[in-house]
Amino acid sequence: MSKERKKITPSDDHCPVKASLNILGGKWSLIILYQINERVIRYGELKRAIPGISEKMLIQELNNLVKNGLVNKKAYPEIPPRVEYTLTKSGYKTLPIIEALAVFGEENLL
Amino acid sequence: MSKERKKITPSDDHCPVKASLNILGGKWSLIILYQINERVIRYGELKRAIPGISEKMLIQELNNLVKNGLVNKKAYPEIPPRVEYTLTKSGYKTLPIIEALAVFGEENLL
DNA sequence: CTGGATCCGTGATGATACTG
DNA sequence: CAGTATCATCACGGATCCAG
Repeated sequence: MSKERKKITPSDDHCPVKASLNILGGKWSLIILYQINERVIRYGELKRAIPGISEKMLIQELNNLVKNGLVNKKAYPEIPPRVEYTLTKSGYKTLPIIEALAVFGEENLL
Repeated sequence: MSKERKKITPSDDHCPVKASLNILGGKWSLIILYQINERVIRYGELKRAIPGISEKMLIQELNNLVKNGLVNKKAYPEIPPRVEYTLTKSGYKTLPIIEALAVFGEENLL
């Protein structure tokens, strides 16, 4: 437990860019947010939607995102289990970042 | 040499977000671009402007950015040496990404 | 189906000394 | 001043097994 993601340099304090990067800077965070986007999506779907990600990373990043209030997790006490993920209000605020990344990628890399 | 940054998953192909992340996803790339911004800045200034970065990472990331056409490097054959870095036209296109990150950080993390 | 836990390799990052 | 080289480290991320 408490496998926090933050360690980074001693002074990420006053720089909002760094602060954001601390949460969104991983290899998968933004991709996951990008895939969830405006929909209600289940764990299995998400996994299929992101080729190449391992279950561990998917769960780990999802937990981080939930912990940071960007993603909402709703588990139904059923058999078999069903868990749905959606973006929170804060999570939606990351979409401009992702869109900017997408625009940049299309203009310069494809 | 040829210390490419790309490896990532086998299919970063069609996803512009991933493609961008391949170049900008490092720990320092966006911070560096953020600091260069609209100015003409020298190596030493840049180093001072980014507390916590090691010389190795600064040079390495700068080289990557130059290689990817986001940063322009101009070296003057003087003693002592003087090297100036500026954003290229493509580099400027990353500023919206950074601004989005800054906005998000200010709204949600500070 | 969801997802927690552990083991482990590798790349990414850091500190420092050195060179032109 | 700018950049390189080397070495040590550690977190990231992947595989696999286990559990509700």
